[in-house]
Amino acid sequence: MNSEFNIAVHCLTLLSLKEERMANSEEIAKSVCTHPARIRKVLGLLRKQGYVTTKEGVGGGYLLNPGTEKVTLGDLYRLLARGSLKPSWCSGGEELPCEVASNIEGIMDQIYSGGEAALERYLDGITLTDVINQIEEAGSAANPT
Amino acid sequence: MNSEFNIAVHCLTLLSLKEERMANSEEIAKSVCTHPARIRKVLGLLRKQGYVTTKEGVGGGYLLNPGTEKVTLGDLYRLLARGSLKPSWCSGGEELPCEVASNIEGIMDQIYSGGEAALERYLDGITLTDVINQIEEAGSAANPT
DNA sequence: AGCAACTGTAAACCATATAATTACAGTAAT
DNA sequence: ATTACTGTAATTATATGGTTTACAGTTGCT
Repeated sequence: MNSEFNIAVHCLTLLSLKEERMANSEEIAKSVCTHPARIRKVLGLLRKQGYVTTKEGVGGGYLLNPGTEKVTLGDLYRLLARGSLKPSWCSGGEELPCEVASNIEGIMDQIYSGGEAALERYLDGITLTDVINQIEEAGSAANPT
Repeated sequence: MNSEFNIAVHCLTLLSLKEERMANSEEIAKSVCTHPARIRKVLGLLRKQGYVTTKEGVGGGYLLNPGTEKVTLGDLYRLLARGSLKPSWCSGGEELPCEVASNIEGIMDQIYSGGEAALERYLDGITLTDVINQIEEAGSAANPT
């Protein structure tokens, strides 16, 4: 699947773990390990969903909105990676003189949709809070008090 | 995901619907709408699993083995497209001095594995027979008796 | 007002992944 | 032997995805 889903989870987790709940695209890009422009693109979409607020200008950046921790990975999947199961190339073709060739596409489409539904149900069971908790656990295991 | 999974479903369905349960790579390639060499590659893998028998030489081709209709799409997924959920690019990195960056990869890995398990469970519920039946229904709807 | 530090967005560029094609050795029927 | 197949690897073409550049728009600061 699409890696923007991965980036979104990363960014939101990162913001949540900062005391200020805020960072700019350059700082986030360093953690995600990509270019700031890419972060701005993904966070632009998250802003449209109300998950973050952006502040332009000096001292600006991205601020995590309250309640965003309740968002599920399913929500993020649907926003950023929906449809990723179906390959860009598929077999057959409507116009071919073969019962299988002309009908397989519709049938496979249904199967991909069903698979996607199963995947979404699974991702709906995971919240950002869950991911954040796991990061904290992993961190405290590395530096036990 | 990988389109070889799609090709495998197509080929096996096609063979099953032929009276002789047999066809050569050129014929199959026309229906799938790809190059014969690609069909040979995929069917070579299916042969190793015992789903088809190949016959080389004149008059040769691929013969569907008895019982292959019981195979599930999950079986074919595992054989041809396992691991397709995780994107080739992922965020973060072990070495980065950031709690999120250094731990996210392992956590996302688990999530992708879980998603894949959910997907497999869904695909395990669909047999080749189901697909074959749907093709036949679609065909008879187009040409009612 | 003017500068500096940000975001928003699109375009150009580059790397990687995927499919098509070519090529040829091996095998079997006639 | 010849012909019609498969097996498989190498090559080429194309599509996708990520990086980078560029620049306009916004805001805080002096």
